[in-house]
Amino acid sequence: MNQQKPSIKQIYLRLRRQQGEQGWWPADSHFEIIVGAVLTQNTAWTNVEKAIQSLKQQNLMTPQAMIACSRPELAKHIRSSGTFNIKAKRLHAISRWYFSHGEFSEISNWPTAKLRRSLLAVHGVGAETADAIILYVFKRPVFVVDAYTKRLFSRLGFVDEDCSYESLRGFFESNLESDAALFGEYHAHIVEHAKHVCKVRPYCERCSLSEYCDFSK
DNA sequence: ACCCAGGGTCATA
DNA sequence: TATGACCATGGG
Repeated sequence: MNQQKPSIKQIYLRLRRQQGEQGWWPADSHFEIIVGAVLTQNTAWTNVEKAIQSLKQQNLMTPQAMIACSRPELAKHIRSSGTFNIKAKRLHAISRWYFSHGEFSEISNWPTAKLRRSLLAVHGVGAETADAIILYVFKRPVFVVDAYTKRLFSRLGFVDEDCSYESLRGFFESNLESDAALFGEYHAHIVEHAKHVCKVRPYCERCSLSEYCDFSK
């Protein structure tokens, strides 16, 4: 370590100063965020954007329209996002879930625990996708953790490199004020930061957090 | 040509 | 419960 260990909040402030406001999640509707969360699974966002544009152009960006669209037809329009047969099935599942529970106005009344349980029961929705929807659609203070978050913060010496998703999520939620807007921007900054770092390691000499890193690892 | 991206499911041991 | 195969496009 080249200097005293910073707080979790200080790292956030540094990223925000360097990268500016992120404004996540970019979308025109709640449902579009849900669709994007599924389409971006293991997929670069640039490829997801094309699929979202295609869906809008075909007037498929509503749960009703998506349910009515056949799986092969749906797959055709999300081709650019990769794994399209799998994702077409997942979009049908999440569309049925969203529509059958009364969409945003009804679901937004649910307590967070019920919302999370319900989402995790939907085919194609795992912990990260569920939390992204809970945070960016329903504005609950749940911290979204991804693979890069784990690599970065274990390199920074805050957590063990093989800690669980839940423990890492708990780490952020207990070391920051419980604020959905803050959590949303923080996760966005971590993802954005990953793009400017060399691919084989979560930091390098040009990394804006390099002075905090433990290069002995 | 290879590796990865804003993961999750399913089969196997 | 813990790995591994699989999905599949587009950019580096």
